[in-house]
Amino acid sequence: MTEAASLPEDTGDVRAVLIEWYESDHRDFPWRRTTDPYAILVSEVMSQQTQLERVEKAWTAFLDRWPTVADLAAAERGAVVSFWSDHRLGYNNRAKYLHTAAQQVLDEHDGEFPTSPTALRSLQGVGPYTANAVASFAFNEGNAVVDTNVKRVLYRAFDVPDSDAAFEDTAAELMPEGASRVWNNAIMELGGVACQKTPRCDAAGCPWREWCHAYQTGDFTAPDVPTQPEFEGSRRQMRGRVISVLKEYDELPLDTLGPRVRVDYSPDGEYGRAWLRELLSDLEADGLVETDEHDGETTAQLRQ
DNA sequence: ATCCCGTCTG
DNA sequence: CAGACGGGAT
Repeated sequence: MTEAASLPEDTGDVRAVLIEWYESDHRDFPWRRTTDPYAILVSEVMSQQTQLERVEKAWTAFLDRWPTVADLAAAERGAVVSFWSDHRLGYNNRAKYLHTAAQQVLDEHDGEFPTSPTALRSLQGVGPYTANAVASFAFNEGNAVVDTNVKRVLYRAFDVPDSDAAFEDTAAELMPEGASRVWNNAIMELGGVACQKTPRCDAAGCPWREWCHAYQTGDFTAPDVPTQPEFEGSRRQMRGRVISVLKEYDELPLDTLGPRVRVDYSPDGEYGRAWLRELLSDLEADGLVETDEHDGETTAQLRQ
């Protein structure tokens, strides 16, 4: 536990000022006004790789369409994936996970959401972060969340070494007992509006300036985040286009689908049937797409 | 052109 | 543990 030693002596003050800072003013996202675990799970899954400002409209529309976990469980998967694509939420697998998770709640938990991080973790698409987020925001029963916001804050403020174990230990040490709801909201809000990649310490009135190692040294280095390969022209972009095209049709022959995915599609060319079949077989393995044979012709559609 | 960033699969 | 996974904002 050498990591905890890097925390200031007056941990009580550190905790109190952050909670005070959060409660006095924070972004008013609609999911911060509910304790419905289903609604919170939807917001967390949407937020996993999508900016919060873009999530807001999609979240409202999603809950309007499937207001309860039972409604979502009863939906067809294709409808959920179509919704995801319509709202440009990316990562279509997450729509599938959410749908599966809803069915798990119905089938394995009698329609009642699990309340502990450990039990939540068994739901599809729910990893350590999301399990603690839902347990915290719905039930105030979570452990300290560790996402990249939290890592950046701890790394800068308390000089915590860039290792997952150190971040987890320090985050746990710092969280006030029985206050996971407000605490996890507050520390992620700090990372989101003050301790961003480009810090806004004074502008955001960061309550930790008097303790902050980075603020005192001027070294605002943050833990490395791996950079992504280019998106334009990527396989991910083509997967997204396949879903986007298929959601508009019941069923489409390969040579009709192909040109709508890429303009340079030609059946026997470099980007032709062989290329498209390979792409579709991955989407099929992911459970997002189905292919069929009719009179020797291959067709594709969203999996229901 | 670069940023955003948690979970699953192999 | 490494690599795959969307697409808008800036």
